[in-house]
Amino acid sequence: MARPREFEPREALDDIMSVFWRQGYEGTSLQDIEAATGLNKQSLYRVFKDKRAMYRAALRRYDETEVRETAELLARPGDARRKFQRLFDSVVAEAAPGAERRGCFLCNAGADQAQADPETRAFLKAAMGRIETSFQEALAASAPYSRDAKARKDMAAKILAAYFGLRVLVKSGAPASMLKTAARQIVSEI
Amino acid sequence: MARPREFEPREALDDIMSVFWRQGYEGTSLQDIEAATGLNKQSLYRVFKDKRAMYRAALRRYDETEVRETAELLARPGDARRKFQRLFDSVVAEAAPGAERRGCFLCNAGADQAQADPETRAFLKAAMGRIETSFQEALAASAPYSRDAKARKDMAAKILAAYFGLRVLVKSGAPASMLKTAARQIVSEI
DNA sequence: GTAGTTACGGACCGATTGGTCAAGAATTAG
DNA sequence: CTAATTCTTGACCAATCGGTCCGTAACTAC
Repeated sequence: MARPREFEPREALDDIMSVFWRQGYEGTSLQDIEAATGLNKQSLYRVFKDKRAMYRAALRRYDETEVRETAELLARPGDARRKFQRLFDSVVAEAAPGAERRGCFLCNAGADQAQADPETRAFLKAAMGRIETSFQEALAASAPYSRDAKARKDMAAKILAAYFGLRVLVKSGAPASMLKTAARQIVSEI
Repeated sequence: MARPREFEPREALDDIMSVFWRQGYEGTSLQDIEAATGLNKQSLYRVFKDKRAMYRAALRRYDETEVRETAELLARPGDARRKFQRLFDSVVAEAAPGAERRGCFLCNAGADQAQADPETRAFLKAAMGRIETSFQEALAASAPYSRDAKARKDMAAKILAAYFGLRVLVKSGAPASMLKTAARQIVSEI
């Protein structure tokens, strides 16, 4: 055989995800990625075809980690309101003093790459659809949503819009007080 | 005096706004701006200090035109629900087949420049605050919001989150049916 | 040990980036 | 008319962009 690689591709991908998440596709240079991963281009290009492939992989990784974590948060015990209370608390917590306000990578990708890259747009559509589904499942923990599929669908769509809106507001610098108010309103209606 | 300039700065700014809106800050090159305006760099740089100044001016222009138009839509006659019905109809219309799905320039700017440029972040925070205020004013057209300032504030914050969320979902390619469902839910609760 | 294979680091590539300079054309004041 | 001013055009700049090549180091199989 041959010399084994000295880095863990998954760790590198986590670093790549982090930098694209913060800076967007065009706002991230290969130099930034080299710095974030501690690797040089050649090592990166052995794993990824090109910068676009790195970005898509980063989005998939976000889906596997952050989005999955969100789904798990919603799967924890409790009624529907309590589940979403936890979710929105975690969103508002991103706006605490000193927090990073990174927002949602999916939203960021929608804003800067959905038009430029059809494959990314398709992935985002699917990933957002999965979040919607996890919202519907969380609602199913309580009446009337447990029996009323239409009520579940309607409420999930509404919460989804509010959820992404809050995450954009967080990243855009909205005051924490307003975010809390909005979150409280949404949760109280579930 | 001297030779007068051959273009209208405001028209050029409209073109600049349009291209930054579609492509974001880093995704737009000076060449793109030259093509969009039909001007060359030197003419542009006589009006704007640099690319960053063009972007900030484009955001301000968006605030003066698109955001103002939104406020005017909300100021048209009717009760609060009817006002927001019009607003959300216009948002959902962006997702019709063949529509451009440009999303909201403020949201896009939040996603790709709020972290990179503190001045842009401050502007976004203020502009979003003005939208929130116009939402509160629209709510004041109906009871109980006309008399209950807290109800007005709470509802405006909630609608604001849903509004931005919908605009992100539009740009990200969400199905029109889901957007309609979400919009219907939000409006029906006003 | 040796041969074979693969990873690594850095030099290197043309293209494009944002931004500037210089020269000439167009305009007005007088 | 001339002088003064400022516009437009296109060449030009260094720096950076994404991406490739190649020599060498490091590893495994035998």
